[in-house]
Amino acid sequence: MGVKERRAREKEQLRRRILSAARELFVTEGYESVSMRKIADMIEYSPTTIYLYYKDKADLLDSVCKETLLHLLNTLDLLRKDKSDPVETLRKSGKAYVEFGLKYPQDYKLTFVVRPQFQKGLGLQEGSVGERVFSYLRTIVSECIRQKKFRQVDVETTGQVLWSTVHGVTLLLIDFPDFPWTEKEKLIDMVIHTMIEGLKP
Amino acid sequence: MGVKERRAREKEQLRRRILSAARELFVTEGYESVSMRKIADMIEYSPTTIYLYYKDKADLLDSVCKETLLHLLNTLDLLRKDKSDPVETLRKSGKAYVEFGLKYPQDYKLTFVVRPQFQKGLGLQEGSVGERVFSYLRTIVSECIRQKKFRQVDVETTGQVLWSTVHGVTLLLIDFPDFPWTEKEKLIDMVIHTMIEGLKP
DNA sequence: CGGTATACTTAACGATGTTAAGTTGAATTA
DNA sequence: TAATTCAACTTAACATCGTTAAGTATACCG
Repeated sequence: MGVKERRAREKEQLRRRILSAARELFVTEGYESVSMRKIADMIEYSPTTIYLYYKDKADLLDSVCKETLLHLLNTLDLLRKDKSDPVETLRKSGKAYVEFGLKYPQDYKLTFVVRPQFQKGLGLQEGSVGERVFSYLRTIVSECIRQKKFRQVDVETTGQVLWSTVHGVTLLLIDFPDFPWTEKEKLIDMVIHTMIEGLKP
Repeated sequence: MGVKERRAREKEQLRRRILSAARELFVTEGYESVSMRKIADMIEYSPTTIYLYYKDKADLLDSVCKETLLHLLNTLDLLRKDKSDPVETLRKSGKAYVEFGLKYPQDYKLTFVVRPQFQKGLGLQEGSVGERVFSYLRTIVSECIRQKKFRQVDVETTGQVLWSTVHGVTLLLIDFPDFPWTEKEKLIDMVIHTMIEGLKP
């Protein structure tokens, strides 16, 4: 009775094919410019087939973003190995965050700008990947304070401050590629460095 | 021969009526959700009339954003009166910037997120309103350095760092209204305060 | 073999941005 | 004043959009 299993596997395969087609198109052409028909063309199915696997276009976006968040989380988690200097970990994490955004600019925008618009009430609820990314940040900040590398600041607010910082520079660099930035590397480093300096005792 | 003038005035009036209808709809319903037909309905003209005044929908967006930038510039300029303490001016300006974004969240997103997407190569070119906003920032930073309130940092990069900072917190607060922020006021203050502290000698 | 559920498609609806081809009515000219 | 030109605006149409309802064909089950 392996028939059911095979069928289920095939369904899952198609589901993934749809998702990766959607991601590719969203990323190259932008969410709004991608039509269900284009996605369908790419996987060589009729447009309506997609609706058997995803509720609607926003649902597709949602799935793409969840993957992106997982990807980001994995990227950051690699940096946590070295537990010696939490400040250095924080600096490296910040840099990795921005670089992730610049490496996959469209994925980043989909996740942190486009998705919130289409999924109102997206609160990074407990257990979600987004919450896990943020709790990653919280852990490092706590450690910085515990080791007295930072002054006695509120962990929660500090985490939000740091997120703001990296989010801001990432989005500006993505959205205004023609702005006369001094130099990407220099700007990113200074943003992170300055904020960390401001948190020290 | 006041006929021509009256006609020109009437044309200008309609042009403005279109623009303000577009702004109102963009702001309340979002750029993508607003159709040319909706705008036309609101001003009680046929949809195609709009094309006699604006090249296309993106052009309409562009005009709306230019107004927003002017509005922001005016808001900030009011703060420059007091020239005694440039650091305090900077702090107040940062706060005013974020508050402007939160007061007109959709205008802010249209200008700093949506528009760059639709107007590729939007480089805040010389003389533009955007450039004027940024040069406002540059002036204050220069003064902070001259008075040795800041360490000897690069003015250009520092301006960009500060812009990143306020941009980041503004967008996060707009895009994730349901995130458990500690408290808006507290977060904004800390973001600005921390960055300024990091710039001091 | 007959029936049923599963996977997929065809056809359609109303709405979108935009263009081309009218239409109207007032200003200009003869 | 009558004919004509011209500006302002509208109607109609095109291709495309997300999405739903109805239909078809194929593989499974009794």
